Amino acid sequence: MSFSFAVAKADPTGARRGRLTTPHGTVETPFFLPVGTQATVKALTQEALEELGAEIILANTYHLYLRPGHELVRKLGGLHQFMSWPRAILTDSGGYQVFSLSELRKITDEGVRFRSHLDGSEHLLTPEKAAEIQLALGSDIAMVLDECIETPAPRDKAEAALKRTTAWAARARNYFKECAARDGNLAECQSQFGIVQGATFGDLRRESARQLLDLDFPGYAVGGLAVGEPHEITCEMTAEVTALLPKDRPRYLMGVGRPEQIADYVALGIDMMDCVLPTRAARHACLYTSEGRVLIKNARYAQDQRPIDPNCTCSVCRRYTRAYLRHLFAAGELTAAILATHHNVHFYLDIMRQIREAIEFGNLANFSSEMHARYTAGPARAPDS
RNA sequence: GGACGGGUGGGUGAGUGGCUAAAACCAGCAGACUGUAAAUCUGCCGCUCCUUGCGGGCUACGAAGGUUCGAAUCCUUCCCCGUCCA
Repeated sequence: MSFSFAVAKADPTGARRGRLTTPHGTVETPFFLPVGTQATVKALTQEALEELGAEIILANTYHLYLRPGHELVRKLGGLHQFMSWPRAILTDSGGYQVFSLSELRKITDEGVRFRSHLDGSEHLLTPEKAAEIQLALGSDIAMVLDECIETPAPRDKAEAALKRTTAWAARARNYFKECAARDGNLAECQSQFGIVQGATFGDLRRESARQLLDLDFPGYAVGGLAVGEPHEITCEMTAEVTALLPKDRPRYLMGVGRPEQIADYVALGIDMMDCVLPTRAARHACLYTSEGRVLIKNARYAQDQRPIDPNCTCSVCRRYTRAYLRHLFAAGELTAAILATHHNVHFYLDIMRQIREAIEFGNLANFSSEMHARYTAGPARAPDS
């Protein structure tokens, strides 16, 4: 994997415009990863993802380990072949499940003991195991196992999670390097990223970043944010970290964000982001448009003959009306999720295209304030006409 | 003509003397969703008034009477619906 700047520092913010080259194609940065936890972006086929221009997607170590099992995927030729996705894949480590499945797991220094949400069976996920699974999956980018905690969190808890995350990162790095030493091609096939933790404490964030820098990862992520804290805090913590990260390596802010927040993160020097919001909100009838959010189930759209977003060029907006989408949701039809997801993912990927362009023209700040204006705080809502 | 069973809020359907403006589910209305245990979850859902409160008033469990301090619940008559017998 290699990372380079296509256009260096044309934008007065800290935004970077670059290019990430992976074994499965080049990804223009900054970019957004649609989330495909279980080797599928819910409601989208790989054909649709290609049509939408997705250059990379995210899949999940924990979920694919439980089902269908990483050994099976390895046997079937790796995740790319298994799911017939020729472009890049990043796999999350299962660190987020440490957070989201908190009732089903126990953390020790050794690793995380999960009780499977599928059949109740017990599994131990260690930093080494998470790395091993991701090697079996054959993703282009693998994340280290980290301990993601809620925010706000008490300082002692944040310190403990940070300490453990660093220790785990070191073990994952060692494991990866040992494997790479045995298999000369491995380092060409997969890149392992470290994850900065530290909750909402600036000094802990900096400490975490410094510790990870010593481990020399080809890319760095900022984790444990956008899990409850205000957007300003997310930005503050991100800024603390990006200030310390090497400029020649990609920075990944995990799990963000809302449409109007994305440009802010990019302005702070973030190159990559992922979020379930466009896909999940779509399934829940929340559509993102250039004019704000459209809650398409609302009665006001029953006779609305306009497309979801008059300014959108996606195949759904070119063909279907709001009235039809609303009907599909009301009727509980699967097609509702398919069309809505297609549109929302298009919207996010289009935001990224606009952001990349804005960086090149040096006006990302304008783009950002426009987005915030359209998506004002509170229950945002698109105008009626 | 007779014997049973049944008629409950927009729908299905609990409830068989007070804790019932009436369970639950559906429909309807609105909202949430940030490295996905999510095609999920939450709130509202008879009308009305205000000092918006575990507040007041009114109306409501086929209809009309009655028993009772109190009835969707018990009694009487009537009207419908279903099954069976003639």
